[in-house]
Amino acid sequence: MRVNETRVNRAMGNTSCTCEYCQLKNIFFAHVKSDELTNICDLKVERSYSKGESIIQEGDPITEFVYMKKGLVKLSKASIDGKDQIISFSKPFDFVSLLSVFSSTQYKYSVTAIEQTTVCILQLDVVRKYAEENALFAMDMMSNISQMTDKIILDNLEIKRKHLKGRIAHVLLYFSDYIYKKDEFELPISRREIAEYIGMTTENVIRTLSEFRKDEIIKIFGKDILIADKKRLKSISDFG
Amino acid sequence: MRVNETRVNRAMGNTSCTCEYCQLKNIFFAHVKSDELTNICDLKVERSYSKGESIIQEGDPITEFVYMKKGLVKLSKASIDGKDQIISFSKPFDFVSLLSVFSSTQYKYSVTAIEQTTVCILQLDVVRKYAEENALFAMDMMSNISQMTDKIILDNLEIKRKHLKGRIAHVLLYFSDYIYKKDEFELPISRREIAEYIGMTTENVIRTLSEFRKDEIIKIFGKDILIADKKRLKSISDFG
DNA sequence: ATTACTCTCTGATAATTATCATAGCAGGTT
DNA sequence: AACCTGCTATGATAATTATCAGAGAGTAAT
Repeated sequence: MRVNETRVNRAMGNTSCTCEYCQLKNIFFAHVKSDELTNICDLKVERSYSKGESIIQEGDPITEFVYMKKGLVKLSKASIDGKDQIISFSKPFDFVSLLSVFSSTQYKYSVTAIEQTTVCILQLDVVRKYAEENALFAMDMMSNISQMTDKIILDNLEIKRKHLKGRIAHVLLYFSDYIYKKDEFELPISRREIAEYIGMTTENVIRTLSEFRKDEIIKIFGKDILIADKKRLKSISDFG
Repeated sequence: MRVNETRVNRAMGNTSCTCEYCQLKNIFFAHVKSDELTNICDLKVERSYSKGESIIQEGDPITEFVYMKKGLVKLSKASIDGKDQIISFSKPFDFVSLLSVFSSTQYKYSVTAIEQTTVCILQLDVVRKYAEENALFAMDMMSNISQMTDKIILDNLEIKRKHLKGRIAHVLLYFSDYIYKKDEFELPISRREIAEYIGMTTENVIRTLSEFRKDEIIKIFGKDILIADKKRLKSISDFG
C-alpha cells in the first residue's frame, strides 16, 4: 500500500497525466491490452475539486466512469425530510460511480470532495464497450464492484450494532487505521457529518468526543485528532 | 411480475426440472447460447430446504453459485457478541451467493430458509468459465450484483434514518408490498428476527406491533398480519 | 466594523429505547 | 402427564439518545 501511494504521488507530479505510472493499470485494467489502454487513457479527462465541492449530484444521468486518483470523498443521499445521510467514504483507486453504474441510469447518491480531490473520468460507453468485448476486464470490474459494496454493507452492519460511543470509536478508528494510517490526523469531516454517517445527532457526537477527551482516550485540537489510547478505543468500538 | 410467477409455478410442478420454463434464462442467461445453457442446466443441482434450515453457513468456502427458485430466505451475520444481524431477504430469482461470490473465497454471511425454499446450484467454476468467455454474460451478472447490493444499501439507509415505529412500519410494508403483494400475509419471521433486522430489541418490536394493533393500523393473529390502514402505516414509515 | 453564517460546545429536559422481571401459551420430548 | 424451550406479551424502571436553548469562535460578505 505504501508502495502504491509512492508511485501515485510520482504520477501526481506529472501534470500532463500520461497515465504512465497510474496504479489503475494493475488493479483495474490488468486484462486490457496495452494498446487499448493507451486509447482509453487518451480519452480520459482529469478534474480537480477542492474540499466541499460537488463531484456528482444525486439524480445526475450516469454517463461517465469516475475513479479517485487523489483525495477523499463522501457518498451521501438526501432523505425525504431533507437531511443528508452519508453512505460511505472513498479514497484513491475507488470507483465512486461504481455503486449505481450498472444498476441505474441515474445516480442515486451524491459524491462530494472532503479533501482536495482529483478524479479521472472515462466515458461510460467506452468502458462498457471494452467490457463487452473483454470478459476478463468485465470480471475484474465485477470483483471491484463486489469488494466496494461488500465493504459498505459490512461497515453499515457494524455501525448498526453499536451504541453511540462505539460508533464514534468506530469512525475514529476508520480514519486512523484505514484512511490515514496514523494516530494523529485531521478529521476531514465536521461533527455534523459524523452524525450523518452514524445516524446520531450532532450534539451527541460532540458530547461523546468531549467525553473521550476527558477520559484521555483522544486529544482534540479543533479538527485535529490524536488517538492517545487506541486499545481502549478499540474495546469501546467492539463494545465496552 | 405476476406473469413470471405463473411461469415459474408451472416449472415448479415439473419435478424432473428440465429448466424448460425457468425464468432464469431470460433474466440471467439471456446472453448465453442455448446449447451452452443446456450444458449448464445439465450440471445443475436442485435442493430443497424447509423453514429454518440452513442453506449457507458464514465461513463456508464459496464453490457454488446459488439462486433462489422458490421460497424466501434471510441473509444474516453473527457479530462478535454472538448476536445475529439480518442483512436482507431474498426471493425467487435472486442469487443468494452473489454478495460475496466475486469478492471473497468464503461466505461472510449465512443464508437460512424462512419459508419452504428450493434453490438451484451451479458450480462456481463453471459459471466463472462461461463468464470469462462471454463478456455479455459477465455484464449481465454485474448488473445483477449491482441491483442486489444497491437494494441492500438503500434499504439499510432507510432503516437507519427511522425511529422504532418507522422501522416496524417499513418492515411490514416491505413484506406486504414487495414480497407478498397482499395486505394480509403470514409474517415469515419471528419478532426476534425483526429485531435483528432493524437493530432494536425484541420487546420493543412486540410492543410496537401491539401499539399498531391498538391504533387499529394492523390486525394480528399470531404470525398473521393484516394491514388495515396502509395509508397511516406508510406515513409512519416515511416519518410520523 | 457589523452582520450573518456555520461550527463547536454545554446544560437542562424530554423522548425514546433498553433492560429486567414475570407470565401465558404453544410445540416438542420424555 | 410433566417438563422443557422458545415465542409472544406486558409492566416497571433504568439507560440512552434527542430536543431545545444558549453561547463563543471563526469566517465570509457587505
